[in-house]
Amino acid sequence: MSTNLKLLAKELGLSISSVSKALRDSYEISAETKKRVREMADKLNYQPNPFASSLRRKKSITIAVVIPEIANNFFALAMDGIQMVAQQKGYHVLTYLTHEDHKNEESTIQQLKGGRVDGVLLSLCRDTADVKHLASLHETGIPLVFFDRVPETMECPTVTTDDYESGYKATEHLIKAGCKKISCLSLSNYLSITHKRMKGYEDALQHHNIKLDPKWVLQCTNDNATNLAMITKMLNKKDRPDGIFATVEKLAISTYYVCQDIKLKIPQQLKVISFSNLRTASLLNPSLSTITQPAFEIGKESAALLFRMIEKKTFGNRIDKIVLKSSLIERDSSKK
Amino acid sequence: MSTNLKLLAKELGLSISSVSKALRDSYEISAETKKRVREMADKLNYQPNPFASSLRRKKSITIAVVIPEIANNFFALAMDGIQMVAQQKGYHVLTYLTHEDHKNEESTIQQLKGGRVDGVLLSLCRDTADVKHLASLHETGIPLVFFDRVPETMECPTVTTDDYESGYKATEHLIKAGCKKISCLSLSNYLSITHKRMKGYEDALQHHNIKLDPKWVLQCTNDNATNLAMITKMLNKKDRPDGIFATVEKLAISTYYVCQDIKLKIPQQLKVISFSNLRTASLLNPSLSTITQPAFEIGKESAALLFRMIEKKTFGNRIDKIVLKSSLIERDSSKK
DNA sequence: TGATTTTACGAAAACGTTTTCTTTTATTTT
DNA sequence: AAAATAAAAGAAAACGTTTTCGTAAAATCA
Repeated sequence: MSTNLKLLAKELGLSISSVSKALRDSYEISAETKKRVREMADKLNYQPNPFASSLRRKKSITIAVVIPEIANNFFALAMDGIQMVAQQKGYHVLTYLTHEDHKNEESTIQQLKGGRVDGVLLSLCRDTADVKHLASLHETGIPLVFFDRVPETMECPTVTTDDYESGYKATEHLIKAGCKKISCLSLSNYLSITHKRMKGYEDALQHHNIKLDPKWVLQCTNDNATNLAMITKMLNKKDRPDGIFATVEKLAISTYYVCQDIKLKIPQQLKVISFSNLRTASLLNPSLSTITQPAFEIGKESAALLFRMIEKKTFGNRIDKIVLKSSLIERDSSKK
Repeated sequence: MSTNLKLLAKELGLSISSVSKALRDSYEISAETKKRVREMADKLNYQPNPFASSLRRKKSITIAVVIPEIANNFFALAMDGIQMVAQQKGYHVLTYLTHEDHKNEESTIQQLKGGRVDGVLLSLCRDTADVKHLASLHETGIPLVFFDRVPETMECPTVTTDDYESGYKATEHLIKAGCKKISCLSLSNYLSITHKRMKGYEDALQHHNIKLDPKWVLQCTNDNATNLAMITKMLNKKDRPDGIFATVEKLAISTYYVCQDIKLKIPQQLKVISFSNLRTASLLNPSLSTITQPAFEIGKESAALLFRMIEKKTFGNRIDKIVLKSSLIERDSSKK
C-alpha cells in the first residue's frame, strides 16, 4: 500500500528503528544517514501513519471543539481563533455540533473519553442541566476548557466575558435612553451566561428604581417560529415594553423581524440592544446597538489555555478563569 | 491507565479476542457471553482505543473539511450540512481553515495523505492556481469531493450551484431595474465560480447590448481595507457605475459601508445585488437583493456524495457533478 | 597497547485492536 | 456408540510506529 517505515528501511538497507530515529532527528543517527533517509522519504512520498504513532505515543495531536452550532457569528469567530492557535501548534481540530441538544453533548463526550483527543474545548448547550458527563470526562484526565457557556456547578477552567457588567450596562443604556418598561429576552434558564446577563439586567433596573415585571422576561426556545410568536404576542399588546435587551443575537434579529412585520418603529416605539457579533450591525435598519464579545479572542484564549494544560500537566492544580471584556456599541436602535 | 480489552478479558475470565468479538456482536460468541461482556464493559466504562482500531482496520471513521474560512455565512452553513450527515454516519469531522492561502491548503493536503481521514471535502482558496497537490491526494485513493469552489482543470466529483445562470440573472435583474453601467466585484481570477459568475455577467450585458467596460470589473483582494479603498475610488469618480453585482457577500457589505461613508444612496444612485447567505439581508438599510445559494444543502450533498464514494469504492469510475440551484431574491437594494 | 568511552546502528517489545486460524466442547447424525 | 457437524472460545499474527536496550565498531584515553 502506501510507503511505510518498513519499505523505507528496505530501500535504504537500514533497520526500521534507525529510519524512525533519523526522521525524528535523533542524536543516535549520523548526519549523513539522516540526510539519506530524508531524501528517500521525500522520494517515496513517505507520510507517517498517524494512528500507529498515536497508539504508541499516547498522543493524538488533536483537540476537540464541542459547540452548540457553527452557523452563528459568535461561535464561528471563536472557532476561527481556536483554529488559529491549533494550527500554530501543529494540532488537528475535531468539531462537534450539539445543536443545543444535551443528548448530543453527552454522546460526544462519551466518545471523546476513548482518548481520541488530547484536550477538549466546550461551550454548553442551552438545555444542559446536569454536568455528570463533563465531570466524568474531567476525571479521565483529559484537559477540558469551557468557553462562554460554562457550567456553574463545576470547578473547571473557563474563558468568559464580563456578562454581569454587560447586562447591567446594556440595561442602564436603555434606561438612560428613556425606557421604562424593559423586556429581557433570554435563551435558557440553565446557562450561567443567561443568569449573569439577567442579573445585570435586574440590578440595573433596581438601581434605577424600576420594578422588574416578570411578564417582560421572556424565556425563549430553540425554535425560531415559537420565538417569533412569543415576541409578536408581547409586542402586540397595549401594554408593551419600550425597550428590549436581547441576551443573544438571534433574538434581536427575531425582534427586528417582528417589528418589521407589525410595523413597530425602532427606536421610536421600541429601543433594542443585543449581544451580537453581526458584522452588519451598523448596516441594519436601524443600525443595531450591540454588546459585542471578543469572540475571536475568546477562541484564542481558550485554545491557548487548553494547550498550556496539555503541555504541562504538572501545573494542573491551578484552575484558570479568564474573563475578557465585551464592548457596548451604541447605534441607532437605542437612540433617544 | 484506562480500561482496555486486556483488562476486560482478565475481569471476565475470557480471552481478548472473545471480548473483542463480543463487543462487535460477532456470531461466534454466545448471547449470554455477549451480555456479560457488555455489562462489564459498561461497568468499567470501557471505550475502545480509536487509534488501535484505526490502525488495524485501516479506517479512520473521520473525514476532513478544508475550507477558506469559517467566519463566513456560506461556509458556516455548508459546514452545518456536512456535520449533519457525518454525525448521522457516525463519522468524525476534522476542520482545516486555509484562510485563502494556498500554502496552507497544500500543507493540509500533504498531511492528509498520511491516511488520517477516509475522505476529504474541499473548497479551494482564492489563490489556488495549480492543483498538483490535489491531484496527488486524489492519486493516493482517498476520496475527494469539491464543493462550490471547484478546480477547472481536474476531473473530480463536485457539488456546485448554477453560477453562470445566477450571474446572468443577477446582471439582467440590474439591467431591468434600469442600470446601464454595471460593475462586477470579483474575488479572484483563479476560481471557477468567479469565472462562471462573470461569464454570466458578460453574456447578460451583451444580450442586452451593453458594452462591457473593463474598468468596472474590479478584481478585489483578500484584504478588506484594500477592497474598501478600491470600491471607494470607483464610486467617488464622476463616471461611476449605477449598479453593482457583487460575486461574494463580503464585497456587498464593503459596498454598503462605502456608500454609507460617501453618502451614496442605494438604490437611488446605485443598485446592488450580491451573492449572499446573510440572514439579515432583509433587515439591512436598504434590504439587500441577493442570490442565495443553498449552502446547507451543498454541505449535505457534498458529504452524502463523499460517503457514497467511501462506502463503495468499486463504483468509483463514475464522476458525479451535482449542481444545485441558487435563488434570486429581489429586495430594495435593486429597486427601480 | 589495552582499557574505556563514544558513536551509530539493530533487535525486539510495546501500544490496543481486529481477524484468521485452531482448538475445545457440545450437539446432532448415522 | 462412534462419527460428523456445529457452536463457542482462544492463540497468535498483524497494523506501523516509538523507544528501550543491547552491541558492534570506532575513537579516545591511560
